[in-house]
Amino acid sequence: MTRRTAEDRKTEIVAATLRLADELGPDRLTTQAIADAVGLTQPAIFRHFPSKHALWQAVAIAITEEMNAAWADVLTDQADPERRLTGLVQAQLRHIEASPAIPAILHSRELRTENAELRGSFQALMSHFRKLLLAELTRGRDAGVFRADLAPQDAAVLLISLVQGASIRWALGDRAFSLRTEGERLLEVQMRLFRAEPRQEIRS
Amino acid sequence: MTRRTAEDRKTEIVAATLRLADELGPDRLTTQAIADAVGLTQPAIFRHFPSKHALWQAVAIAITEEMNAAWADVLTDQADPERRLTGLVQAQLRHIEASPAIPAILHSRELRTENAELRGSFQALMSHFRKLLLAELTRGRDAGVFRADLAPQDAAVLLISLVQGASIRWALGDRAFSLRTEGERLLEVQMRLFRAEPRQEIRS
DNA sequence: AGAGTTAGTTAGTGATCAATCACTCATTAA
DNA sequence: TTAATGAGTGATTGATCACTAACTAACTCT
Repeated sequence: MTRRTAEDRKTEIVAATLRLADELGPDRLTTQAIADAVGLTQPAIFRHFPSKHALWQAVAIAITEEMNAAWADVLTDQADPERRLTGLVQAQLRHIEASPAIPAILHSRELRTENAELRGSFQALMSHFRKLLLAELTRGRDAGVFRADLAPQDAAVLLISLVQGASIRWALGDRAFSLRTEGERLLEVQMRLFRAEPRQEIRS
Repeated sequence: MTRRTAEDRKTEIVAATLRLADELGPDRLTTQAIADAVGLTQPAIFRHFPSKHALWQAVAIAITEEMNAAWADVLTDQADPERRLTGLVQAQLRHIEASPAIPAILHSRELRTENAELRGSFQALMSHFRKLLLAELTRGRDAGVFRADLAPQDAAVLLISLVQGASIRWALGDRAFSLRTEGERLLEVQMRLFRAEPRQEIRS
């Protein structure tokens, strides 16, 4: 019998939950399936988490930590606002490709009505991401990199939508293409639209 | 006892399914809940649909017909490519506001792996919508309305993403704002980015 | 009025769900 | 060596799931 520390098991269970949420769907994921995946009996799950809701909350915390770390990496590596912006969006694309259950979790019944804490966690996460984008968009606009008539608030929402739209297409199309590649291509298209036109000399 | 024709009941059941799919989540929607909603016993549902999968398929057909009708209306009412484009997107926003379960259905386990027919229906629907957008974008570009360096294929995906991104924000934010209003505002922002700059006279 | 058709019922199926129970056995600290 | 701690199990709970079989009552057509 393999016996591990509770901490190890918890992270193992959370990882399995996130993976199985994609395969089985967040609302059809059972504690039995999780137990099978980590090689335990079904009641053993409740030794580590008092309820299924609590397990979902742990999943949310894990996702939050991972995303925050990825964003922090981008912001320390890059100084240029446009690079920081694209870096943040690319980080999201990479993250969703690695944990494809995330979009489905956002639409799950579990999050939508049954688990208010879970919804709050993801609301805060999305809100934080939007603020990060907003900061770079504002900096870029003030520096004359982006069009002056483009409100940073709106641009941030358009970029987030780009990620979500690409994710849905990716999922609906049986993930036949690389989300990262396709997303980055679209990102470049959108960024080109954001950029201020090179000022043309008008000699009168 | 009220006895209706099978056809009436079918449409009634489909409507209730679509409404309850939002309230309960597509993957947690039970035939019992549907039966309660239409005032029947649970087995009566199976008098009208041989299985739950078939019921979902009927839902997909209903959505397809409604959307096709809305798109046709826009295309007959409007002639200008830009108006047709915004009209199509606005129709989607209105439709999702009226049937808010649609985005969740796209992410449901039911569609994703258990009901291949259902997925096929929505794939075809999305593909059709993309083609409609593509046609107007191409016309608009050729007429010089949209930027020449904007690929119609990419622009179509950006517009679809806009709808999906706005829908997710709407749902996550407890639908506190009007999806239609907010979506149309963003649409205007995106359309402005699409438009060709008014050609500036460069006198040399 | 009678016969056939059909929308609906009651009663029940096996399967599966999250969660609880008393219990066992491995690890660790005294 | 021993006592305490805690990870894990087997058995079972009541609830709920999609679905079926047998029957009934309301329509429709002659």
